[in-house]
Amino acid sequence: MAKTVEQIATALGLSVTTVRLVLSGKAAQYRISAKTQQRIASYVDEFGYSINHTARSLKLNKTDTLGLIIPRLSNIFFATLAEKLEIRCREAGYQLMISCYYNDSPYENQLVDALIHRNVDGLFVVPASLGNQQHHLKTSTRPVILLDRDFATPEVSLVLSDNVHGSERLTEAMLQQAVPPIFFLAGDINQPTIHQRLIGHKRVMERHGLVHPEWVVTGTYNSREDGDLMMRRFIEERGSFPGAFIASSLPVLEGALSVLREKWGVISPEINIGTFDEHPMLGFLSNNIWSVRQNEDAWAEHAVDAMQRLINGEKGPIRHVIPMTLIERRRKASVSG
Amino acid sequence: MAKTVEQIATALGLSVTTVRLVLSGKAAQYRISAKTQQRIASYVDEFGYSINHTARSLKLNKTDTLGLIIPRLSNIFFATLAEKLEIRCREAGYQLMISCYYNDSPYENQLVDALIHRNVDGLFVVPASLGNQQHHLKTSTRPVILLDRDFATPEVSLVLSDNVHGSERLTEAMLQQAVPPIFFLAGDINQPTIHQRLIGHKRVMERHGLVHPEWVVTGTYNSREDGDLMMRRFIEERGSFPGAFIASSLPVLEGALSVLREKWGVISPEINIGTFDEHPMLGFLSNNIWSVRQNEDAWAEHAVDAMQRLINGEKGPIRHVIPMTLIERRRKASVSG
DNA sequence: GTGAAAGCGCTAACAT
DNA sequence: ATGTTAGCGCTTTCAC
Repeated sequence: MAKTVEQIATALGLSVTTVRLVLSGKAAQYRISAKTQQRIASYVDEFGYSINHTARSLKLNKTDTLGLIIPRLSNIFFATLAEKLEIRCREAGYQLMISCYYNDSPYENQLVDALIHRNVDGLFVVPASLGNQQHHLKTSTRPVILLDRDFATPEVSLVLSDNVHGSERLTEAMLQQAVPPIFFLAGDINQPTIHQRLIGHKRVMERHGLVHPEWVVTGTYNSREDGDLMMRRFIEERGSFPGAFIASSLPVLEGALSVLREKWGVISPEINIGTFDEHPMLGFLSNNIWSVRQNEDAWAEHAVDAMQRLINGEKGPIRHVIPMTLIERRRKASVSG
Repeated sequence: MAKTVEQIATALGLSVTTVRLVLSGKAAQYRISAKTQQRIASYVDEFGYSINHTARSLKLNKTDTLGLIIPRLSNIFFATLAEKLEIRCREAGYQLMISCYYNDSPYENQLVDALIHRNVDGLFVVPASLGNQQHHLKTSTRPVILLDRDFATPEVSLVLSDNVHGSERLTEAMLQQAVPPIFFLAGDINQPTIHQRLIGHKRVMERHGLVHPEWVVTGTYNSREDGDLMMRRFIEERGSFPGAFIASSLPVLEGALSVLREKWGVISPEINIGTFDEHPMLGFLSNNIWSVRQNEDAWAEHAVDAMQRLINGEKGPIRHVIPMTLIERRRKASVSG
C-alpha cells in the first residue's frame, strides 16, 4: 500500500523533488502547478504514502527518538513519570523509548549503550549510582538529562523534586497530630533522594528539640524487602510497632506494613503514617496518613523542554528543582452516612 | 569516539569487507591473516567501534524494534506486563517501544500508524475496541499480536488470561467465607475482559442457586470514577454498603473504596472483598480480600515467542489463554506478636 | 585472504 | 516550476 517518494515520482513521470515538495506542503512556495498537485494528490489518495523514517534518520543523523532509563515501571512514580514524559515527547515530535534496569547497575550501563547505538537524540536517565552517572555522561554522544538523583556533581543537567522541603512539610504536618517519637524508616541513605528526605526530616525534628539517633532506622535498599526487614527489626528490639513513622518511599512502606499485618492480622489504625510518593491505594488504610507527591507533570515539562534546548545546541547545564505536594488523609473524614 | 566500519578501513588501509568480517567474528571462516586481525583489534581497542543501527535497518528493512500499545502505564497490570515484555524482547534481540493511549481511541490508531512509520518489526496491542483492532490489522504491514481483549474475531493472534475460570475460582473462594449476596461491580461490561469475568461469576452463583439481577452493578468505564459512581449509587439505593462484593478491576475497587472512606471515615473490615488484578497494597486493607492475579510473565513469554514465529513467516493465528492465580488475604493471619 | 561496488529511501544542494 | 545527483553507513554479491 504505502508508496515511497520515488515510486510515486516514476509512476507519474515526475521527479522526486516535485513530489517531495508537494508532499511536504511546500507546493505553493515553489509554485508547483495545480494539475501536478492534483495528480500527486489523487495518486496518494489511491495508494497512500508512507515516509521511511529509517532512511530519513540515516540521512539527517537524528531519529526523533529519546530514551528513558529508569529503575522499574512497576513503581507508580516511575510509571507516572514515564507516562508524562511520553506525552510531552510526542507533543514535541519525539518517540520515547523506555527501558528499566531493575537495580542492576551494569545492566543500566548496557541500556545506555544500546540506546546510543540506536541513535537516540537524547537520553533521560535515573542513575542508580554516581558511577553509573559518570558512565552515561562519558559514553553518550548525545545530551543526557539526569532525573531524580542529585550526586552533587556540577555541570550536569538535572530535574528532581525538592525533597528537603517536602520532607520538612511532611514532618511538620505529622507533628501537629502525632505524639513523638516519629520514626523514620530510611531505605538506602546513600541514595541522594533518601538522604535529602532524611535531612529535611531531621531539620524539623531538631527545630522542635526532638532528636534521638535511634529514631532513624536505616536499611540498605529502598525496597519492599528492606521495609519488611526494618519493621521486623524495630519490633524485635522494642517489642511493639511504632506509634508514628515515616517511610522513605512507597516500597519501604509496603514492606513495613506487611509485617504489621502478618504479626497482628491488622494494621492498627492508631498509627500515624507518613510516606513519600502518593498512590490512590493509600486510601485503603484506616490510618491518618500523609503522603508527599512528586509533581511528575512538571518534571516532564521541564525535562523535555531542557532536552530540546540541549539538542538545539544550547549550553548546559540546565537544572530544575520541583516543589512537592503534601496530601493528607485523616482517619475520620466525615461521620455522615 | 565510536568509529564506523569505513573509518576503520581507510585508517588502516584495508577494505570495508575485511574489517566487517573480523568485526562480525567471521575472521577465521574467511581466513583473514592474524596480523590484519591484530591491527583491527588494536585500532578498535583504542577508538572503539559503534555500528550504525539506522543504516543497518535501512539496508535490511527491519529495525529490531517492537511496539507495545496499551491504555496506560499507571495501571499496575499494564506496567508489569510492559516490564516483562521489555525483558523478553531484549533477550530476543528486540528493543521495545511502549506507548499509551489513555482511553483515546483515535489516538490509539495514531500510535499504531506512528510505530508502523518507524518500521517496527511487529506490534503488541491492547485494543480499546473492535474498531481499533480492525484498524490495526488493516493498517499494519507487520505482524500484530493482540493482548487482553478477545473480540471474538477469528484469525487473529491473541494472548490473554483465562478470565472465566479465574472469576469462577474467585467467586467460589468468596462463597466459602462470605454470606451472600455477593455483589459484582462491573465497569464496562462491553469490554470483553469484564464480560468474561462476569460470565464466570454468574456461572458459579447460578450453580449455587444464588441469582439475582440486582446483584450485578454495572458502569460505563473500568475507571476509578466509575467505581466511585457505582458504589455511591449502591449506597443511595440500599442505604448501606455491601457486605461482600467483587470489583471487576483495580481502578473500580479504588473508586468504590474511596466512597466508603469518604462516607464512614473508614472501610469496615467486615466487608469481604474480591478484585481482579493483584497489588501489594491490597494488604493495606484490614478486610478479607481475594485477588486474581494475571500471570504477566507467561503472557510475555508466549507473546514474544509468537511474535518471533510470525516474523519468521510462520502462518498465524497464534492464541494463548493463560491461567490466573487466586491470592487470598485473610483478616487475622496470626495473633502472635 | 582481500577488495569494489550497488543499493536501501531519504534530503539538500545545485541545475535548468 | 521541475529535474539530477551525491551521499548517509550498512549489507551483500561478485571479483580477484
